[in-house]
Amino acid sequence: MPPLAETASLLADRTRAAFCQVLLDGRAWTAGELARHAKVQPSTASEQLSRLVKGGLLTEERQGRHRYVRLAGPEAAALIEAVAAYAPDSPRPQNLRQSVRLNAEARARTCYDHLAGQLGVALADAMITRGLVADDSGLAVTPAGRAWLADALGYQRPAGARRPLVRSCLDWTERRPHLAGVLGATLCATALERQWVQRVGSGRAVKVTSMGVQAFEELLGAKVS
Amino acid sequence: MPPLAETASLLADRTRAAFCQVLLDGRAWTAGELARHAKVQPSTASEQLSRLVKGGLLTEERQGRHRYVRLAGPEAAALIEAVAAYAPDSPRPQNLRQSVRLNAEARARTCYDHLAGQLGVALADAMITRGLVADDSGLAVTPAGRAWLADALGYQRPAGARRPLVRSCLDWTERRPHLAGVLGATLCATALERQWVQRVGSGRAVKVTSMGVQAFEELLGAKVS
DNA sequence: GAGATGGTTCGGGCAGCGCCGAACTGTTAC
DNA sequence: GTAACAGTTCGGCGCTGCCCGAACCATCTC
Repeated sequence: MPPLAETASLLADRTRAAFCQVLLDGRAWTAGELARHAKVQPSTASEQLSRLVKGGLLTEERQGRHRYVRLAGPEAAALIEAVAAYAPDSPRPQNLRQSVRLNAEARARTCYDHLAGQLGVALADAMITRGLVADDSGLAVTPAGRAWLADALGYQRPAGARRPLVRSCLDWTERRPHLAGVLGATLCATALERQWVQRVGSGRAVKVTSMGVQAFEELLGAKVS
Repeated sequence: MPPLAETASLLADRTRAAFCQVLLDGRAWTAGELARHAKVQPSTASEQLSRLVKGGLLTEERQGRHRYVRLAGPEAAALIEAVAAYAPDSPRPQNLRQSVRLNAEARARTCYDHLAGQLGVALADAMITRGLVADDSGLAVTPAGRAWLADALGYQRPAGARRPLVRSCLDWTERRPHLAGVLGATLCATALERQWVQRVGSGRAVKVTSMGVQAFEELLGAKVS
């Protein structure tokens, strides 16, 4: 089997795809949690997780009787996003609970290690109009943006860093790009740490706190509900 | 089946993957050519092609008794590249003929609609050192690069153009990025048109002509063998 | 120690998918 | 017209691979 088909096979199954998509929240999940989420028996989850780990998409970490599993890295997340984003038509919500959850996620959520949804897109727009990021045939961090990253978020780039400072990530609810890469990740981490946003429920949804509304307004001139 | 698994399924088969990978040369192939290439019966090829077309990865065009098929667009090419590039270890050539072909492709080949291989990476490097493209947390065309694109290649951007001017595409032989996007495509088209490179064999391999060596040297200061 | 919980391994059943060959339709060449 | 050629449709076969339940192992609690 050629490598292309090999890699694609990893994502070409209902159960494994469900695992990968929740793991896009960037956190580590236990095998049992994932099994319940995907509605399969623990034995099935165990096998499929092993395949994903062996395929290099996931990494695992054993702690006592728990098996924690997370995405292998930003490349893995980017791959999953790329395949998922290719879907020509977005599916409609099936029932009320799902619809509520989707609404919350549409407003604000994490996408691997950065912010997405209306919030993510609004922040991206704000950074572009403020001149911190240039949207000039591909995204790039401006010198002003680099200063902001250091001053406002306290980030300093390590010497041999490979990961791009900013990367565009297509938002599957807004159908517009939001910010990934180092900038997106640092912003998201800072926002969680300083309680600008809080996780709600067990999914990827987050909500903006009143502190967050103020901070985003002051730091970026972004008006978020 | 969720959209992620749906899309991945399209590439998760030996035959369909083979189709997509040769179609990365950007040309239109007939169903029969693809069947012979993938070593399957015409009937099999016909069915699998229909799946790829229905899935939106390919578009078809009927001409008389021929069915021409090509990649649906740059997004489709980018998706296939992304999945293929994730392969952790590159496979070794199996036999002599394959090895020769791989060597030719490693030197210079097309990758969908732009140039790849050692040639593609060398050109990318040259454009960066000449200041035509900035490699600054993501690639971007500089003002000088924009002028070069107009003067040297005669390209003028249409009003409502959506495709990014330049995009980074990971080279699977060199393991380094080369240039895709409008810039990569225009450069490749010009190179073929002005006979700087010529296609060799029926695959994706190309070879640089003596005219090409001179042109790349003069226009970009790039030394290509 | 016993019991509960999280996870894994194994055997088996079932469905889906990919492949082929044969028959057929439509187009081009003579 | 006939013959050759490109492609499609359909029935059928075989294999893969996904899932489950049962037994088992390891860890933590009491």
